[in-house]
Order: sequence, then structure tokens, then C-alpha cells
Amino acid sequence: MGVVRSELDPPRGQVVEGSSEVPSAPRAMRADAVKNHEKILRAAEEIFALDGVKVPIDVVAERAGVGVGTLYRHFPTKESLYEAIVMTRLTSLLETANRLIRDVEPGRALDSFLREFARQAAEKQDLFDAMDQAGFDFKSRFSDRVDELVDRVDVLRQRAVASGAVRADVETSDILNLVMGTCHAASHGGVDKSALQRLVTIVITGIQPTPER
Amino acid sequence: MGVVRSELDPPRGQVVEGSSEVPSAPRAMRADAVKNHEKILRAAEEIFALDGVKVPIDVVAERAGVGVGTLYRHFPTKESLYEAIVMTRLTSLLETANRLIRDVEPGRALDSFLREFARQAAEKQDLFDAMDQAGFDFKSRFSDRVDELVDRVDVLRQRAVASGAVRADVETSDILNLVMGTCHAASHGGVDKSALQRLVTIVITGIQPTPER
DNA sequence: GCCTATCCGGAACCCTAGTTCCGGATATAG
DNA sequence: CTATATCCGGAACTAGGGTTCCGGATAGGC
Repeated sequence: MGVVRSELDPPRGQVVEGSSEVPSAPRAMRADAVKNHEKILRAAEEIFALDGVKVPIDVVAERAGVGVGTLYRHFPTKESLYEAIVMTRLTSLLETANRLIRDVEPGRALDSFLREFARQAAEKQDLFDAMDQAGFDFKSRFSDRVDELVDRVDVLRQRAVASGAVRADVETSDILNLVMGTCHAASHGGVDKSALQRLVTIVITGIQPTPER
Repeated sequence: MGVVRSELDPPRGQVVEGSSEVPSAPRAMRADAVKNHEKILRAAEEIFALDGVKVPIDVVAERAGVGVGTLYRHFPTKESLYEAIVMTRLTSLLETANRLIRDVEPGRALDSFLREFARQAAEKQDLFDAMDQAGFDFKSRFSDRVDELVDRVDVLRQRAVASGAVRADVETSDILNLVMGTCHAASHGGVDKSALQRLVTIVITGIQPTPER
């Protein structure tokens, strides 16, 4: 829940010197282990982005140039590896949201975020899969991080509403569902980058205040 | 391709009397077989609607009150059963489209169709799954029927454009992708009927001509 | 009422994909 | 340089779900 420290940080097995812990200090990882750990992460990031959760674990291992046994020693579960990758994606998105909240005028910030969100989700199949499963209400291993993200989007939305760029009766989940929908189209082929942006534009237009009517 | 005659019509094994075919006329189905065939279809329609393609075949058999062997004699493949169900759904949608084209004013017809489409796809998980796989370009067993449907929607769109209800730069695939996206949200829980209609409304608003800007 | 072409049920089989296990290799402390 | 704690690879095991098979039941023609 709280601290996430997944296997994403440069792996180490060392305990801080002088730790008051039990003196059975776990040794540092062997050099080859560290190298493999990184190879696995790189391979996973590439393949998951391309093929999503569905890709068999052997394929990841092969691409990493490593046996499945090795992969499983580094990540006890396929899901744990998947989770490690998705977490970085979500974190990155979160940073984007925060940056936009901080630096960009409210009217444009939401727009920019949604476009970036769509771009990412369309580009990284795994991200899409994750949010697909997680829904925006659903429980999942990512739900905490997803909640944070939804919270940030809510801030973006509120500001956009306040600045008159978005109608007040639109809910955050509506926006996310709609944009996820565009990604959905993108991740199943048949929608290139420009078409994707066109779809997002339609959504954004749809949530703007309507002058007349 | 052309004639679809799936196992949906009341099954019979009879050859038309006086057929010029080989005289080895295949007998009519036994009464119990006919009954089972129907039970299987009914069960499949219910379960596929609820759980989509993913549902194991044994579950369908059980719900139909029939052994898997029996199910497989009637439908040689899980996919063939699935196909039979989805085809009726697509056909029904096609009829809806045609009726709207015939009876309703262009400005409202597309709107009505999209709402009905969303309702159906959200209600029948299998329909959603099918279109999900088929995409709107992708190949699949349904692609012919899907093509027909897309063609009808294109007519609806063109008319809507002509009547000034929809912008001219919006493509049919854009519309379908967007609406599919809304269904996507709906089929993964967290979106009730009213929320779904709200989403569709946003999409429809998004493809309308913008007075200013 | 009898006989057999049809049909039924579900155990068994296969294939896919995740996970475990262990004999062999190797980094690295001493 | 040597000993050994770690690490590696991939064969083997497991589980879920589609499909096949065949002994037993039965509809329905005679």
C-alpha cells in the first residue's frame, strides 16, 4: 500500500552498514544477478508495451536472454513483473499531471493531460490493459496508484470547470472512461496517432460548455 | 460469406422433398435433439450476454442442462456457438439501423442509433467482445456482417451531416470507436445505464457542428 | 413391442501458460 | 587459487479450458 519500492529501483541486497537489524546481513546481489535483473526489466518494458499482459512469460524471458527460472527468481510472479512495469507508467503519468497542475493554465492543462494520457495508453499496451482491468472503481493491485491518478485528474477537471473550459455536469470518471475508450480503439489496431488525437478532440469538444442550446 | 443460415433457425435435418440430390435423404432430427438444440441456444444467449466469450463451455452446457458432448454435437466448436449468438445480435442491430434510416428524420436517426447501439453492446457482453475483437477493420468471422453494419452507420452519418446535425470532418469509424469506448467502460462495471447515456451524449455533442470557434 | 439409427453424458485427452525444482555453472570472499 | 554461497537454465509439473470418444439410453419406424 504505502511504500511501493518495487524491483524497479536498482536492485541491491545490502543492508545499510551499522543497521541495528539482526546481524545476518544479507549479502549484496552478485554482479550477474544485477545485470539479469535489468535485462528482464528492459525486455518486459518493451514487450508489455507492445503486446500487453497477454504475452507469455517465456517470451519475456527469451527476449531478456534468460531462462524462465531466472526470471522467476527476480519476480516471483508474472503479475509482480507486470506490476513493476505498470507502476512506473502510472507514476510517470502522475508526474505529468502534477506538472500540468503546477505550470499550465487551468483551461489548457486538462486538455494537455488527456492527450498525453491517450498517447501513453495507446503506446503502452500494458498500461491500457492495467487500467482496463482496474477500471476506475475496480479493485486491483494498482488501485492505490490509480486512485491517486484519478484524484489528480479530478483537480484538473475542477480547475477546467472553474475556468469555463469544461461543463460542470461532467464527472471525472466520465472523462476518463471516454478517453480510455479512445485508447481502446487505438490498442486494437486501426487507429493511428492522428486518428487518436482526433478522437480525443471530439471528447474534449463534447465536454466543453455549449454556447447555445 | 453470403448466406448465413447458422444453427439459429429451427434446426432440421430434412432435405426438401423431391430434391434432385442423392436419395440418401438425411433424416429429420429426433425430437429430443431439437429440444436440446434450443435449450443450448437459450442458455448460450443468456450466459454470453452476461459473461461474454470468456465463459467456459461447460458452464453453458450445465446451464442448458446438457452434457458437453451434446453441446459439441450441435455446435462443433465453441466459436461456432458464439458466432450463432452474435450473428443474431448484429442482425438485430442492422434492422434497427435500417428502420431508423427509413422512418426517422436524419438529424435524430444517428443519435437514436448510437444510443441503441451503446445500450445493446453494454447489455450483451458477447456483442461487445465480438466488436472488440473484430474492431472495425480487423478480420474475423463476423466481419461481413460488421461491414454491413458499418455501412449502414455510414449512411446515418452522411445524412446527419447533410442535415447539419454532425460535422463533416468526422469519420464513421471515429463515431463507432467512440461509442464502443463508452461500451467498453460499461462492460467493465462501474457504469450504469444512465452514466452510459451521459457518455453517449458527450460523444454526440462532440461531433456536432460548433457554432463559434 | 422390438430394433436400430440417433442421440446423450461425461470421463479422458490435449494444449497452453504459469510456476517449481534441482543439477550445473560462477562470482567473489578469503 | 579454492571453496561455497548464489545464481542460472530449462525440464517437468500443474491447472484451466477446449475437444474427442465411446458405452449406454431412447425415439420412433415397422
